[in-house]
Amino acid sequence: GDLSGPSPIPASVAGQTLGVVQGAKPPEPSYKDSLANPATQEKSTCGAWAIVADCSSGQHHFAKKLVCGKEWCPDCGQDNSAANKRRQARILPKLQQVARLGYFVIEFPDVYRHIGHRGEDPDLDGGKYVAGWCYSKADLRATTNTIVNVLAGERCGRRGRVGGYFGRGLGRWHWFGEKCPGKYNPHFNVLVDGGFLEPELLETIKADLRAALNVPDLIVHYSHFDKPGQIVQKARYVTRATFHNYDWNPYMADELYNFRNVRWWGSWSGPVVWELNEAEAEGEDVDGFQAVSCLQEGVCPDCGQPLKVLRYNHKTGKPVQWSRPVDSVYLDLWQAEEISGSGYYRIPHREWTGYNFSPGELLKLEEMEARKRAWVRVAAERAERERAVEAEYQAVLWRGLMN
DNA sequence: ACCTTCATTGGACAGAGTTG
DNA sequence: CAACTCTGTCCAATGAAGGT
Repeated sequence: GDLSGPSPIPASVAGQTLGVVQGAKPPEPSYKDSLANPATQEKSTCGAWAIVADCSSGQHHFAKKLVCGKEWCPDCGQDNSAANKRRQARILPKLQQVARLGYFVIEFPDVYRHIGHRGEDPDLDGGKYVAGWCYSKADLRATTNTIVNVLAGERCGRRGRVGGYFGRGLGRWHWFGEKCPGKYNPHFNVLVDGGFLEPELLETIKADLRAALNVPDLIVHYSHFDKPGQIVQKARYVTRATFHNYDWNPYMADELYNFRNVRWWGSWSGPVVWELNEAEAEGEDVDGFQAVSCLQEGVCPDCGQPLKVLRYNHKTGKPVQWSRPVDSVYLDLWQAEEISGSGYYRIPHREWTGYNFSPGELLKLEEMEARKRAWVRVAAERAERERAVEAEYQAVLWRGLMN
């Protein structure tokens, strides 16, 4: 056995010891709520906490800062913020499977935008909710379904979707436009696997969308791209935040709580048809996307091995690869290096005794170290005993042979 | 994170339609 | 009619995304 070999590593250390340190615990009762609840308007705790993982080789270590991802967060709402980069990294492995990308923008004219209010003063008709398109979480979900059912086809048991126009695609809502800041302007961006459309086919699709949604003047734009750089640009554009200010529409901001904005359909297990560096050659900044995508999929970006499983979820039995949250000051102590503004970090590999731990941790680590030393001593003594016995045996043997 | 919610997937089932 | 396919609905298992 390798008694002096590589030592415990950050994630295991984080899981076992960091959490017990006084003051390093996330603030109770619910730090998650302060992170994630959009109704929470206090100052952001984005980046204050991080989680840690190791790859199974034990040689590569990573951390990920926890961010709220709210569009109106001063940090997360920025273009190319960590939250935005993570969204891009999440869809790029899919987009790398399409050679020709179609891009729909489906926009609702003014008159449709504020129908179906579900807040304090709901839009009611004889006590019943007015059905709208894009002014409540429920309506947005229904509208998204309708659009996907047109573009992808209706779902039909094991035969998948039938009657659609595009085998796969993904969509994401934008809530506000560029031209009139603060004017609610919901439009659904759809990226589809498909390029040029014959004009009459495009008109058919538009007519289908207008009929399905019952919006005869629905605004539909279509364009298409085949250069990797253009596709990456679309990924960035579609994933960007538009709801920059909570006060633009507090009602709608609250409606969007727990709204799943990215919607996709079709199979995405196909081959990659273009590489990120091709997009880079066309001037796109793709730094870190590969690594972040890997980490999001639970794979080490440096050696391709899966991230180390720390334990299994009691209820679901699923493997847990990321540690519980630790204070982000540890990233500095570990001299972690951020992966291109993504909020993911590489932690240099180092013997753990070289880390700068607080007294409480050192105590814990020293205990572990003492146990290890004790084990080494016992093992060495046993080896020595066995060696002595063997030597004695040999000696007796030789004496017997000599005589 | 790790729990919850929601969409997707694909099997079971059944009535309608088709074929010989 | 029997056997088969087509089509639609229902449902459980799976998996992704967002937040107590």
